[in-house]
Amino acid sequence: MADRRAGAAHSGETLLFLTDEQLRQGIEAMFFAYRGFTADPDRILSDMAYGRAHHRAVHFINRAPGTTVNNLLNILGVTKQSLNRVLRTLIEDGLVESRVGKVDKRERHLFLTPDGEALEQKLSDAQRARMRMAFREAGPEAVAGFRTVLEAMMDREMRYAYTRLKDSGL
Amino acid sequence: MADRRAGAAHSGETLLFLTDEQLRQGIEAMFFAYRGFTADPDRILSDMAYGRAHHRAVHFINRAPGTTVNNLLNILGVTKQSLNRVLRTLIEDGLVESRVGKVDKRERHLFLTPDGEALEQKLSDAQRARMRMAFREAGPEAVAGFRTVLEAMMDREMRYAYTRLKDSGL
DNA sequence: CTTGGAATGTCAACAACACTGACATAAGCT
DNA sequence: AGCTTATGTCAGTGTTGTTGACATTCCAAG
Repeated sequence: MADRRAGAAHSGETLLFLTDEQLRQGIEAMFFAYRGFTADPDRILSDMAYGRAHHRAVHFINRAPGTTVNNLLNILGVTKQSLNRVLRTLIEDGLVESRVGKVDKRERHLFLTPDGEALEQKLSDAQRARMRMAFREAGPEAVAGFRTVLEAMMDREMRYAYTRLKDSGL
Repeated sequence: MADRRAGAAHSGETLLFLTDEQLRQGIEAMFFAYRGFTADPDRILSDMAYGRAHHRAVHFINRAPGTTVNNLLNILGVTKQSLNRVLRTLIEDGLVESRVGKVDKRERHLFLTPDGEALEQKLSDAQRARMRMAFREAGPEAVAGFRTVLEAMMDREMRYAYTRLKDSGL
């Protein structure tokens, strides 16, 4: 049973047997790694009144300044009530600015204030430091594979959002 | 700024520049991929009165039958109160059996009942199906890289738990 | 044998983050 | 004018996590 072949794939000269065991290792690796991935920002945020949701909002506003609430909603994949709670506190605390749209006045365009940028930097630095260590330790070929597999694991809409962000950022 | 070199690594003929931009792409890939990773089991669980925490408990009990509560606590990285709430409902619902230890009667050894195994199968099948698709699509070399990077991203204790599970399962 | 500590379980309170449903407002579109 | 879209808000609920306090059981060391 431990050696049941659940699938196989060809690639050049190598044969990969996708046994349940190998898939399970991938699943567990994903679980443990994600904990590490969020650990550093979580530590920083726990000192403030903020959580992971604030981090995500700040990250993507920094990534795409002037983004609308609706756009952010699609990227984050949460309800507007959930996002709004987070945005409200960030705006109240002067980390995010919400400007009424010029062409469409219903829309709110979101920007980080200097304070918001400072927080984003602090959080990103911590998360990037770990990512950098992992990338260095693993090497460039592993990094390429890492990204290939992650992309293949995304839902279609997520992959679209991801590549759109990726290409805009270049 | 977009091309600031935050680090570089050699590997054969390839040069990888760890720019902030590349690291950010890795971060976003991780974020979006994890959503896909948990999406299928979450859908199944939302119909029941269970959540992701139940999935994790059931997964690791299945992975290491007879594990103690304390051991599970270390793997999952939550408080005993949090785990206990989850375990209690699973035991009440007849999915998990808790047996008093023979050598140390303070310890409780956890096992899945047939019903518990059925749920585990259902959840694992969904999650493995996605992992299998991603692995197939990405190819064996990418899979190796994927795992290498994930391992490098774990905290030390998590890496230990991961390799222990990995080696025991072979 | 007594005492200390470890493993476990339980109760209560609370916070973060998600959800649904309902409703309000303003603005754009036909 | 009427429908739709974008946003915000209120109220309620659920899952998952936290702390703190306390009880029980049992091993092990003095």
